[in-house]
Amino acid sequence: MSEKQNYIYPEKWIANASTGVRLASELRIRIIAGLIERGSVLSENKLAAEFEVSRSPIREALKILASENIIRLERMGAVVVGLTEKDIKELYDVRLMIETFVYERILKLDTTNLVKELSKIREMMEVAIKYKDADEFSYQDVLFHETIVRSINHSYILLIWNNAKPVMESLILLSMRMRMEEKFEDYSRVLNNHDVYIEAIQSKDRVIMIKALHQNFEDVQEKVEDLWMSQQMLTKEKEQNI
Amino acid sequence: MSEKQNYIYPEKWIANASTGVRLASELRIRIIAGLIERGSVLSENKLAAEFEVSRSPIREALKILASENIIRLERMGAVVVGLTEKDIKELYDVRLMIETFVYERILKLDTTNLVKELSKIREMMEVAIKYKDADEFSYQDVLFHETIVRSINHSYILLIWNNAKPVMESLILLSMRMRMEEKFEDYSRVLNNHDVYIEAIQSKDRVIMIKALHQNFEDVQEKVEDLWMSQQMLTKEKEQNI
DNA sequence: ACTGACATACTTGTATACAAGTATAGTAAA
DNA sequence: TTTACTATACTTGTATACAAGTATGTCAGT
Repeated sequence: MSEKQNYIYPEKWIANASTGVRLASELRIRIIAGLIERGSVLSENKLAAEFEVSRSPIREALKILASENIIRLERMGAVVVGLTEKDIKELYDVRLMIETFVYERILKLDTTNLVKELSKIREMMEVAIKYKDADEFSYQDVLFHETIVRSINHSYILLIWNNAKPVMESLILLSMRMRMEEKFEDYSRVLNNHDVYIEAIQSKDRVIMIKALHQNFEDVQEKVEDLWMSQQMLTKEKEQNI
Repeated sequence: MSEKQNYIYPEKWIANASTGVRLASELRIRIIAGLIERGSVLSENKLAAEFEVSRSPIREALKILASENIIRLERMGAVVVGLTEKDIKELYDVRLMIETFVYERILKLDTTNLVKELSKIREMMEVAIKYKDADEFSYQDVLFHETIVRSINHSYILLIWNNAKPVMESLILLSMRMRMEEKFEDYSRVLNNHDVYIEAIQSKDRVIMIKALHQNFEDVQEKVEDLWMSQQMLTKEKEQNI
């Protein structure tokens, strides 16, 4: 297990972060991608040896993952909980809840700057597609929604967002990398969804917002299916290797 | 600053927890009570010396508080953010959001056991009043709401609850301790509010639930006012001492 | 008086050391 | 064969050590 590590989380997203945070990101996405199996037990010492760091940053990483319910810290080792299909649906329950709340607040605000910013991000996404950069696209996708959440200046809503964000980010990233290869045409549909968001915010029309949330949710359903496909694939590969 | 520590967080609530978690609880309630001032800077070394532990559990505690937005970890020290009145209102926005979501789910479930459990907790609260035990009352109060949240078996809603819980717990505890001395008659009103909750869950009548949430919210408003009073008092005391 | 360099005393992040507790395998006895 | 015990090799939690970076105050030079 002490072979050279192949990192799958984009390094430039965590360039300035501490080792602990970097490790958490990497472990998180591996668990979500199914590379680290549900039910397996992680030991601080083994992880420290694998990643060639001391236990201090490993402990930090495990605490972070435990606070996201991705692992469960027990007396003898950290049990990998991972994400079930139910978990992912519930994550999006929360996201829907947040975005609905946020939208109600947005209705009372001047949205000129917000719309401008979202349009910029939307164009960034377009560029990312042009250059077939799944990571960059995912980054802008998450940033788009985060920008909306931040716009209402609500500390606790932002806290919830920040709590759910890492898992969501990993889900989107994995899904987008996959679509880049197999379902590239999906990208324009995702882009279109974001247009609907912008329209809803600009017009302050609840009906359009509901449409945006609805479309987003449908897209999510597919994301989830993608993910399970990918997990099954990974599992099959592993079985074949054995 | 290295005098013997007077702990204000109930020790038996954290008897089995690690030093880091215990320290987080104590620091949290001190910050919320205003004993540690907003804007002041906490250093790991100084805290370690004050509490006579090493930096390891201190670091753990600071990470926890940072994840609750109570402090802000910067390069040179942890800045105490504390809670503004706005923060507390926003906290209860979130609580209202969660409980509304939960209630919609509860409507679809068999609530026999839940009602039984809530009734039990309600009686415990009554006993706590009888023995003028503000801490026990607060504990049961938080447990009451947590029991409702847990009943729908929703991992991410529970995650949000767990994130907001420590701050809420501290707020309730401080408020109840104060009322025990000065506004004891409030206890029966709080108890009555919980009856409305039980009734709403038993009858599955949205109107009653809205009433319960509404009453709770009004009570919260008073809690917040209490807290600011207590903070002002503390500040005045300090000024007089100087 | 004012500015810039530098020593110093802080800060955090990471590595390592030690202590206390727990699961496990293997062995001895019934 | 089964059961009880014990040695052992793990586990985490906490303390300490070290490294690298940052704010601050002093002092020299202008």
